[in-house]
Amino acid sequence: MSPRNEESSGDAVNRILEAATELFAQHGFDHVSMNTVAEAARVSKANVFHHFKSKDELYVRAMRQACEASRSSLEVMANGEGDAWQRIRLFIDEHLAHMLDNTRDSRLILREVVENRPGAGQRLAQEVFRDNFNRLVELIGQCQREGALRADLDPVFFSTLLLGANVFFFQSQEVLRHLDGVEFADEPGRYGAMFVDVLMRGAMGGPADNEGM
Amino acid sequence: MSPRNEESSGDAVNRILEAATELFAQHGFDHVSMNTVAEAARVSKANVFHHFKSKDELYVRAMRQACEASRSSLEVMANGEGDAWQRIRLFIDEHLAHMLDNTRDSRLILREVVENRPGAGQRLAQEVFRDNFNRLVELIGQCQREGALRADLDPVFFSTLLLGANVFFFQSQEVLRHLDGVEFADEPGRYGAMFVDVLMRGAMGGPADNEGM
DNA sequence: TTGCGAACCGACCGGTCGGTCAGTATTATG
DNA sequence: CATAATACTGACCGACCGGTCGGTTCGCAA
Repeated sequence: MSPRNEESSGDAVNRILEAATELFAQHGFDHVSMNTVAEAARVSKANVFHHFKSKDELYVRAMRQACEASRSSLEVMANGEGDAWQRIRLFIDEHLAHMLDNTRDSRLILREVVENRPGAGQRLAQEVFRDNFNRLVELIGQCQREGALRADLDPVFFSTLLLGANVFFFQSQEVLRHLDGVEFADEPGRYGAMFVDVLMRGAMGGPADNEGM
Repeated sequence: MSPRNEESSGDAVNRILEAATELFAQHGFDHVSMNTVAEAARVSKANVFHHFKSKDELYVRAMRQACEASRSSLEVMANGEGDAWQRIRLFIDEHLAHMLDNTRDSRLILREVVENRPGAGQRLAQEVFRDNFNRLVELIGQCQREGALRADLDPVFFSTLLLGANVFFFQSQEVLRHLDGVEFADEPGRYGAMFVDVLMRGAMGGPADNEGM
């Protein structure tokens, strides 16, 4: 059942998978026909169905690949030196850079989030986000124990906010470009620096002392 | 050319438009057939094409309607009393509440953002977001002039961050629900309070004094 | 050499899609 | 009433979709 020779047969499978990932990420599931995938992979459509029993299976495989690539790419992140504070900064910077460098996989995953098909949320949460999310939560917890961040802040919430700001920037770049006065739309570095700065300040120091509410 | 009587003809047109908006928001452009729209509007498919010359026109009209509803609904926001600080809080709270109350229109618009088809970003920016965005920028500027927010903060950037946190929460609710320790996924009020708190703290007070970088 | 399964292909199928058309019902106006 | 414009319909079209089928080629093992 498993392919005998990795050169010829595995080659086609990989070409199909690569083409499918690229096309799905670029145009979305519904705008990509199996014929298009076949042509892009320089293979007959029937052969695509020989290796993947349905369009859905092909899509799931492409998703899974993108997820794994995304996860393993981020795995080496923020294991460097420095205090927890600096490591958070680094983590966020690298996370945004990763999304912008791997627009293909990121778009594919993001599409799945917005599409909101039943069960997808849970699967994505478990297979893609959980690890990085938990690592960031842990980092933030360390920060709190070191006293760099206020203790009454929910690390889970703060982690959400940090990652959310990145995701939002990534997905809204095109809209941001056309809003008045947005000069950082094409400068992810500046954006990242600014938002980490604001969020970190907000997470620092003593108890709340803001007036009202 | 314009319809003579608003009761009979306008009725069908409105029914079509309503059905289309609902269906497009729920299932996305590609998963909604003109037949389905026609059935939902209790009208023949040919009649849909009589009033809307193509599926694209119907979609654009539905989008435009959703945009206008969204804009006008938020227009009355944050014109209340209180200092600029409180008005920002109110603005953000109402913005999130609005999205959660009008999931139909919000999803439709969000879909368009992620879909990323050429020209859509600019159109959305101008027709949907510009007004609210600029109003928030203005509010923040006021806050700065009142001394409640530090002056070296880019109001455009801060506005982006505030709205982005809302949008991210709205779109990621389903994923958040399945991440460990996320207890605020179904409590938008608590989420809003927390994130406004963090962001406001981060935007308060004097010049930057954080170590490193 | 033969046999066999996997890789591969062209042709095809049922079904759905967006869109059209010829014709009918309805309504306002002269 | 006649008439003209509009609202509306069922039947239909060509294109394309995901998926199948019969058959051919290829590589390896007996």
